[in-house]
Amino acid sequence: MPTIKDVAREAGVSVATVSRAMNSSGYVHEDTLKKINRAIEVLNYQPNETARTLFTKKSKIIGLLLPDISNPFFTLVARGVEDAASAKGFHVVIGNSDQNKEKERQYVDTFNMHNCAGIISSALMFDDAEHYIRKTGMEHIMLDRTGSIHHSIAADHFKGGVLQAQCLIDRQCRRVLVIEGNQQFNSFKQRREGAVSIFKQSKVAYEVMNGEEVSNDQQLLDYIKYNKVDGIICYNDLIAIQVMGMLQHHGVRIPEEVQVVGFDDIQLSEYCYPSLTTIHQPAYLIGKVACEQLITLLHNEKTEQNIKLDVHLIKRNSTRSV
Amino acid sequence: MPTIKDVAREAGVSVATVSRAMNSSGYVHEDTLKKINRAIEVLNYQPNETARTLFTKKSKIIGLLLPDISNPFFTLVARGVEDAASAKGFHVVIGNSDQNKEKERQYVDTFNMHNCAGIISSALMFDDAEHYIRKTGMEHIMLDRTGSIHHSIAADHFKGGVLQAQCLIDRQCRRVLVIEGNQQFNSFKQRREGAVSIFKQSKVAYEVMNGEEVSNDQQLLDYIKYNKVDGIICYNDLIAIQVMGMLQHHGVRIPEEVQVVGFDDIQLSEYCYPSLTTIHQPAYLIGKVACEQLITLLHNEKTEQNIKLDVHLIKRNSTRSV
DNA sequence: GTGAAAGCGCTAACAG
DNA sequence: CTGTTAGCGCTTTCAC
Repeated sequence: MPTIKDVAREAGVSVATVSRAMNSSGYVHEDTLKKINRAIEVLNYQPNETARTLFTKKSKIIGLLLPDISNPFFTLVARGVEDAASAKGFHVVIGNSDQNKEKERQYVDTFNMHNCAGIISSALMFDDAEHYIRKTGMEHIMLDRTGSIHHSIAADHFKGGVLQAQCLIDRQCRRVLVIEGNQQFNSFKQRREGAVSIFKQSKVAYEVMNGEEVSNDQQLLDYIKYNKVDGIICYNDLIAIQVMGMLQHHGVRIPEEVQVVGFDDIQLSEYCYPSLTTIHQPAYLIGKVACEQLITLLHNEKTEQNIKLDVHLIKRNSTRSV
Repeated sequence: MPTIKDVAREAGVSVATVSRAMNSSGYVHEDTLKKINRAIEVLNYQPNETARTLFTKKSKIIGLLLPDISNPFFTLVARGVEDAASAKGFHVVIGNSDQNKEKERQYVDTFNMHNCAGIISSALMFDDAEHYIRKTGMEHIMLDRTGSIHHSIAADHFKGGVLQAQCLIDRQCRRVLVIEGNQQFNSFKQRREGAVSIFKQSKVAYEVMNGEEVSNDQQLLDYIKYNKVDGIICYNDLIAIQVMGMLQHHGVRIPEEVQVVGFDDIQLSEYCYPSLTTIHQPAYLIGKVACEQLITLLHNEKTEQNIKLDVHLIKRNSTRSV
C-alpha cells in the first residue's frame, strides 16, 4: 500500500502539499496539482482513513444501533441509512442490541473507540443512555423516541393507531382485539394509545393483549372464538401475518369472519395471502432522513430537533371493502 | 476521552507498561498491574482503536459485502456474521452492492482504506475481483461461490434443486415451470441444474423461465393456464410467495391446482398462506461460519478451503401430501 | 520488570 | 504557493 510519502516522492513535492491537494485546503499550484494527481494515479494511491481519523478524531463511520436487523422494518431503515451515508462518503457499522442493555452500552463504547462520527439508534433501554452518548461527543439521532436532549425522527405512531382503529370501526367490527407491543417503547405505546383513544369514543368493544404473552396459538385462538372477536389490530406486520396464518390454519376465514390490520407495511404484507391491510411507515425514508440529519449536524449546521413523518393506511384484503 | 498517557500518569508508570498490561504482552509486575487496572477504572479509560489500528495495520473491522440486505436471506447471513464477529471482539461494516460492479469495487476500496482485517462477500461481479482483493492483503471469504483462490462457504445448491424437482415429481406434477434466477450467479445456476437433472430422467414435462423477465403478472398467469402448469419451482421464497399471491388473486387454488416450491426458507415462508414448501438453507449459519472461518484465518491458522453446507426440504402447505 | 524513544500515515500550523 | 515540523494515541524494539 503506497502512502502519502510515496506520492510526495513520486511527484517531487512534500507530503504537506500532497495533503493540501487531496483535501483542496490551502493553495496549490495548478502544475503541482497535475503532478500530484499523476503520481496518485500511477501508484494507485488511496489515503489511509485510519491515519486521517487518528488526527481528526472523527472517522467517517456512523454507528447504527438497532434491536434486530432481522426484522424487515429495521432492515429497511438500515438500508436507508446506508444509502444516505454512502452518498456522502460515510460508512455504517451495524450493531444488533437484541434489546439487551448490556449490548447496547457495549456498542456505544465500541463506536466511541472507533471514533465514530455519530450514532443513529432506535430507542435505547440502558440507564441514562442519552447522557452517556452525549458525553462521548458523538452526535446522536434517535429513532422513534422524541425528546429534548437528542435529535430524533419518528413516524406518527399515534396517528397510526388511530387509523388502525378507525379502519376496523368503519368496517363494522364489533369486538376488537388489540395486540400491543412492548410498552416500554414509546412507539408501541403511542400506537396503542392512538387506537384506544378511538375505541373509547365509539361503541365498539375492545380488549388489549400483550403480544409477548401470545406464545401459545391455541390460547389466542380460544380467546378469539370465545369472545367472538371480529377484528384484530397488531403492533406490527410480522405478528399480523403470523396471526392470520394461525387463524386460517384453524379454518377461520379472513376477512369474512375476522379482519386484521397490521403496522409497518413490510414488503411481504403485499404478497401474503390474504394481503394485509396495514399502516404504512416510511422505513427507508426514516433511515435516510436520520442519516442526512446526522451528517448535517456533523457539518455543524442546525437542523430540526424532532422530525415526525406521516403514516397512512394501506387498504388490502385482510379487511373487507367498506 | 482519557488516553493511555493519562492512565500512565494516574498509575505512576510509563505508557509502555500500560500498553503491555493491556495486551498482556511482556512482563509486568503484579502490583503494577493492579495500579494500572485501578487507574483504568478510575478514568474509565477505553483504548483508542484507531490508534491501535494505525500501528498494527489491521483493524478489528470486517467488511461484509452483500447484494442487498433487504433480502431476508442476506439479512440472516448478516446477522450470523455480526453475532460471530461480536463474540470475538470484531465489528462489521456492511455494504450493499445492488449487484453493481462499480459499487462492489468501491466498497472493497473503502474496506481497504479502513484497514479492515478481512472481507466476507457474496459472489462478486466485477472483473478479477478475487485478485483485486488478494492484492490488498485482506483475507477474503466468499459466499456461494467455490473456487481455488479464495476460501468459500456455500449451501449445496445443486442438491437443493434436486430436492425441489423431486418434491414435485413425488406429488404427481405433470408440467412444471422452473423460474430460474440470474444465471450469472453460481448458486442460481446450480439450483437450476439440480432441478433439470432430475426432470431429464423423469417423464415430467418442464420449462425454464427467467425470473427477471417475469415482471408482468398477466403474462405469467396466461402461460401457466395455457400450458396447464401444475407445479412451479422458484429460485427463492420471495418470488414464490409473490407468485402464489398472484395466482390466488386470480382464483387459482394452491396446492390443489398448482403446487409451489421455494428456496431459502425465510421466516415468512412459514407464516404466509398457504405456508410455503421450500428448501431450507442455513442462512444464519452460513454467515456465522463464514465469519468464524475468517477470524481463524486472521489468526494465521489453517482452515478448510471450501465448505459446503447441507440443505433439506421443508414440507409445508403449498404442496400436497404425498 | 520498566522506561525512553521511534514511528504507523496523515493533517495543520508556521515559516519562508 | 510550498516545505518543515510537530503531533494524533498506540505498540514495540531496545536499553537499563
